[in-house]
Amino acid sequence: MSTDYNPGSIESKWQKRWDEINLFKVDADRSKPKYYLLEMFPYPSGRIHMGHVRNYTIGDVVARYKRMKGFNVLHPMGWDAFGMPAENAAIASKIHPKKWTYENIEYMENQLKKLGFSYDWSREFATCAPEYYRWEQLFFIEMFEKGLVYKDRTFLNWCDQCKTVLANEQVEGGMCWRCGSQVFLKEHDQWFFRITRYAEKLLDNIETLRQGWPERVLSMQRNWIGRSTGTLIRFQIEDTSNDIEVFTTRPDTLFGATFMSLAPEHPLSKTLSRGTAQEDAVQRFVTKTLQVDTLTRTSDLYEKEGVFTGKYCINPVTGTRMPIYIANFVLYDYGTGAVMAVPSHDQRDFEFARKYDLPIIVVIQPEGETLDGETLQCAYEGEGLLVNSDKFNGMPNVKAIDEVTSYLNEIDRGSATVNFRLRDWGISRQRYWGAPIPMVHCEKCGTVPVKKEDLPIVLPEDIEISGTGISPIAQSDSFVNTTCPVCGGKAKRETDTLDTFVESSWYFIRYCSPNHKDRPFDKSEVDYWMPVDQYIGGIEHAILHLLYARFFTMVLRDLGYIDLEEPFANLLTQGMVIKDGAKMSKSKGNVVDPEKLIGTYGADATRLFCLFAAPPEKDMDWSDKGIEGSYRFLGRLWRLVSDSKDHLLAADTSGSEPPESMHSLKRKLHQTIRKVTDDIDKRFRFNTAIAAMMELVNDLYRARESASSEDFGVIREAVNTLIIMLSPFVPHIAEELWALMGNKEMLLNTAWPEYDPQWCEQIETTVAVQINGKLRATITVAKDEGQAEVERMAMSESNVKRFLEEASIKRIIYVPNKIINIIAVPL
RNA sequence: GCGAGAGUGGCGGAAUUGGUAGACGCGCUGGAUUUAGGAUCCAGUGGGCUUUCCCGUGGGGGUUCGAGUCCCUUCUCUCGCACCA
Repeated sequence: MSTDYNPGSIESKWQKRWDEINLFKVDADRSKPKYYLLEMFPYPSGRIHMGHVRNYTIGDVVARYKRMKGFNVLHPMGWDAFGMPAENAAIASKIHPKKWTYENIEYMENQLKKLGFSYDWSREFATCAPEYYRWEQLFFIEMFEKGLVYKDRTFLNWCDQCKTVLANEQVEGGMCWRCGSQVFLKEHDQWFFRITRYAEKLLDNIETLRQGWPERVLSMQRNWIGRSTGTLIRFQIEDTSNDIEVFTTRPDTLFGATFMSLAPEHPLSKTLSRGTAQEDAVQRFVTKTLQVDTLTRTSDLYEKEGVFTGKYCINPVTGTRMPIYIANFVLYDYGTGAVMAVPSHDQRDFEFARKYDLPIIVVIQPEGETLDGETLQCAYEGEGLLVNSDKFNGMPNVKAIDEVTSYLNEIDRGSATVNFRLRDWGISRQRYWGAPIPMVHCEKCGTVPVKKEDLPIVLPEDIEISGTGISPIAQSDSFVNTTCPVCGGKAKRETDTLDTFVESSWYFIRYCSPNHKDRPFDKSEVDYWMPVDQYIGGIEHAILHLLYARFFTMVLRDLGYIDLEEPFANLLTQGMVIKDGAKMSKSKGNVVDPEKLIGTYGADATRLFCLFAAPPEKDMDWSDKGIEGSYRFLGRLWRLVSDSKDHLLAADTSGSEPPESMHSLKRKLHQTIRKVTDDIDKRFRFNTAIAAMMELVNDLYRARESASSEDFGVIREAVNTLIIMLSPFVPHIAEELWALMGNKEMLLNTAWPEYDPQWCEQIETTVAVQINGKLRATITVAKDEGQAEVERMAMSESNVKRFLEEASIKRIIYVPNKIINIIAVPL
């Protein structure tokens, strides 16, 4: 037998064996507790990167551990297969997106298999398959029927690089989440999911997730949903019967509202100035503003500007005429896209008023001061008593918020309301490689859904992808031209495709019954497996995917498909893999290729280092030296077993009392079992679990040095237990050594070891002896030794004596098994 | 500005309930083995001062017999949001 550790041959051997016996296949089994472990599935970009390796290794440890703990573990893998890179590849190298995608899937699947992950591959699917997206089209139609899908012409984020619109969540710091280029607002016909109908529920349920989700993610979602309570106020446009509606959280300042600001995208911006002297100026201003990209428009340095529309509206409580302005800082997206301007008590309005010489009326006086609109240096945004506010004068402004609102209610000019920052999810994309939206445009019947029995609407494959920005499907006559499902007349299909975040919003439920033919899910399977007990993925999806998936789960419940509201009971967001202080990227040239690592060090060493270098939620510094350390440890482990194989196999483990000389090793073993079990199960701290097992290996080397043949019983027991505990981390070498030790069962089918609490107890402990809180000696005493004896021993330490010679003892604090602190003052 | 998190050796990190700071690994040093190198095994490794001691967890203050851990204050960094009316 070769004594060298050779990961290459070991790893392929066991991967093949696991595959042959379908070790990872799982079926619902109601006699066993279930555990659904899921990692965020990858986009088939071509090759696995270190982020995947880290993510999936963390998941695999937990999946394997839970299985050994007796759980029926669902651990699936698949492909988030629609998306732009496939289309870009098609443009660049004339490969059909479908071919490109499936070739990547094949390659990456192979790479994942080389890492030894315990996936039930029989459940694998790609979301670009009609067998998958047909159900999504069905959901779309059913959502349409329930009013959860609608079409609207509105201003939306447009990425000029990707030639498509983006949902709000998909704009990061004014840039496209995918390509990082500038985003503009552009008017478009779009399909929307009415996620705002679930805003309240999405927010409320966050409370129920607090046990299992990181606070960071929850607060990001809370923030994104952005609930705020306020008042809707209607201002009549002078000499018309039309109103402008605004949302405000400060109705208490209404008497100080002296003008009105509209977003450039506001529908009234176009119409209000018609026929006035301001018409041209308004047109120019709006056109100019709309050409500015989102990043610039939201930057601090962007100058606040506006233009008068030539029209006025009426303050409902004062009756004064308020000039209506278009202002570039008013967000079209928030509230009603119109703001009542109170320059005395809002800094932006103040600056705007000074710039355009608009009246400033103070309506809140802080205690002990008298502010004057004429001389005001900046807006006063704090609390105080109302002035210039008619019957509300003298009222604390906090109280006036409610009082003014109910007054508005009385005069039918406004009401209390709840406003959300969250907008409806724009889901149409002007791209090819996505699921077709199952709608048909008929001149007679309008826009109508296709018949459910006609699903799936299959994405046409005979197309040419030019990259001109016009959807390739629109060029496929055979696809576009159809008959109306209502009247049977000539009609045209919708040519936008669905946002690819729709696919990832329900794939985790499909995994429960991935091959079900008649319906999207087999409900009994879903009832058994869902929710996902542990979800693992990157923090970058804190809002995007995780919010969409929560929304979709609620919708599917309301459509009657499933019974639960929240899909992911526990969430772990793993940190990034960093090298040389920066995220790995081609441009920085600091990319580590997992495949090369596997070739050099093996999958086990690669997995081990990913787990050992940092706790999972933290960013992890990649170190070329570090993985060598992990590889070295595996070599050390290998030699521990192979060098002593004969002694180990000859040893008797038949449960008799271990020899005195092995007691400390046996204690170490049980302490290690306890530590590793807690670290995996309660803390998700794999780095410390590994450190504990390294300590055990170090102890085993020492124990082996002087071991007699009787001693090898305990060593054998320890080695066997160690191999079991290591197997979720480094499954291949563990399996090989397990077999070497004469074991027949697969490790995954072997029970996780239990620790014996009695063997975890130290019989002797080291007690620190402090004098006035400073360490002066350590003494070894029997566990739970009484205070009197510990004091006696402490006092007899020469260093302790020395310090107490010139002092008198005031007090002694004794914490059993830990510390004795002698408080003494000088004589 | 708001929200969240983090600051510990040369480096990655540990310290789970307020009780010996620095586990484990990397790196470094020494020894054994070796013709040599590599690999391996063993030992040492926070700083200072010729050493029974002093200092040390970003800084300052506090609570306590005792603080990396709790409280106040301050600085720095990372991430997220950011004209939200």
